Amino acid sequence: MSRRERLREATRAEIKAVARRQMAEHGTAGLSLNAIARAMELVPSALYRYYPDRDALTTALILDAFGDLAAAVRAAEEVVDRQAYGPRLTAACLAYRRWALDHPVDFQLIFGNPIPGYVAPLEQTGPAMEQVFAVFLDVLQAAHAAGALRPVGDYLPEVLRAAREHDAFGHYPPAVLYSGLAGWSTMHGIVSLELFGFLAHRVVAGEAFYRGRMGQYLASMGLEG
Amino acid sequence: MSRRERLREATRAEIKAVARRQMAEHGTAGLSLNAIARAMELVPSALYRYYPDRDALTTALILDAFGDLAAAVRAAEEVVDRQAYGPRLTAACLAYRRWALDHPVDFQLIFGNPIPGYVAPLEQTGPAMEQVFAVFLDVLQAAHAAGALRPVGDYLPEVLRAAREHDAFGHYPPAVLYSGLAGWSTMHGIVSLELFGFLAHRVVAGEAFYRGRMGQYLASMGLEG
DNA sequence: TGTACATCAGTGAACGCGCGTTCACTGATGTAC
DNA sequence: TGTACATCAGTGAACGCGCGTTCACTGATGTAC
Repeated sequence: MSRRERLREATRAEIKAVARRQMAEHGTAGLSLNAIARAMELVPSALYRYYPDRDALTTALILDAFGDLAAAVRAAEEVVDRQAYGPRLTAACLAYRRWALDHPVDFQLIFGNPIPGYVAPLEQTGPAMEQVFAVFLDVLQAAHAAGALRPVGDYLPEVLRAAREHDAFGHYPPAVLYSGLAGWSTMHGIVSLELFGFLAHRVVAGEAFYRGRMGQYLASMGLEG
Repeated sequence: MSRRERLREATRAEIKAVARRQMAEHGTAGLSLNAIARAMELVPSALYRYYPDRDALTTALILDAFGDLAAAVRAAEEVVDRQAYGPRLTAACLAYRRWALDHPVDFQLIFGNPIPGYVAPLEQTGPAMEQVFAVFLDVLQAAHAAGALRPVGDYLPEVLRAAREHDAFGHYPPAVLYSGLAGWSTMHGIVSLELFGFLAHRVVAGEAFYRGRMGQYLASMGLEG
């Protein structure tokens, strides 16, 4: 990578960093090229050297956030004993919540519908999201293969689209996919309510509540945290 | 109510209706007084007769949405045999999802963080939200009083803020409040993911998945749907 | 090592747009006598 | 029932603002010979 290319990359990274800082202050919808340029002491048009338009920058931020979240969850799960499926899942779930609380704006950017005119390019954001979900599915798959996963009802294939070829997770058994969706939606519900302040008035110890719910989730699959 | 007052109310209602239509088309952040005026063939400043500013209109829409949701959930639950706690909860849960799918924009307005500069006046939106939650808590409370609710761990008081006097739900037993939060977050997680399209690629029958999850939730409390 | 040229980061001015909000006003509707 | 006055819905013009994006440009950095 040439010197020029390195500088270019550095500027691209700085633009994203400033954008994130700006969203943290003014909300995800407050992302503005003009404001970013101002903060970087640049003229607005200079940014067009780095991103063709505002939506491209938004997409870059989304991909970064998914990647960051996936890495955080993966890293937390990887240090746990491979055979301890329950603890591996627990570690992943806790990391998911931790990341959301530490990066509320990125979480909202990813899972909300924030930017006015922006429509996410699914062919890019889809795979980015799947790499997060894949961490959980991988652990569940390992547990399933080891016979450690309590079987769920056999109505599942009718509910799930897993068997279809064009689905990224088509090769996972229905029980794994179902358990994954159940877990993900449980996490997502709690974390969303927590982030948007709907839980704050009711729950003193958010983490204890979250741990308790995750424990129930694991127990429902016959696993222990 | 005088003729003038009636007309005034009708116009206020029309403004809100147009606003909702506009949000449905351009997203919650696309709410614009100018655009509303245009659609009503009015001059923008005319709207200031009815709402002091844009935020007031937003708040009115939020209060309406909460009220509408609460009414829908309450209505679904009320027609069920009073002693059938499980079916009452099931009816309420299904109505919650139904309403969300039928009113995606209102759901996002309420549970997302959509409008750029807008900060919700909690002293108004708080009680509005609580009237939704109260439906579920009332059913759980009835089940609890009848001894039909399987007791949960006694670590709960440490986790919940229920006992505090200034909490709207302080008079509910911790077990009821905990079960309510567990159920609400479970519903919210699934419905959110569904609405934002994250489930669409994996789940064929959203309702079947939802029913399955709600069934597990009820079973965890010792209830049957 | 030195020169000629190409690349490309950043400038500066300008554009059209839609926004929320203000203000003084007109004219229709309602009220008091 | 008729007149004088008050209320108030809606008008019309204007404001300042920040936005995304374009375009022709300058001048520094890098490349080829």
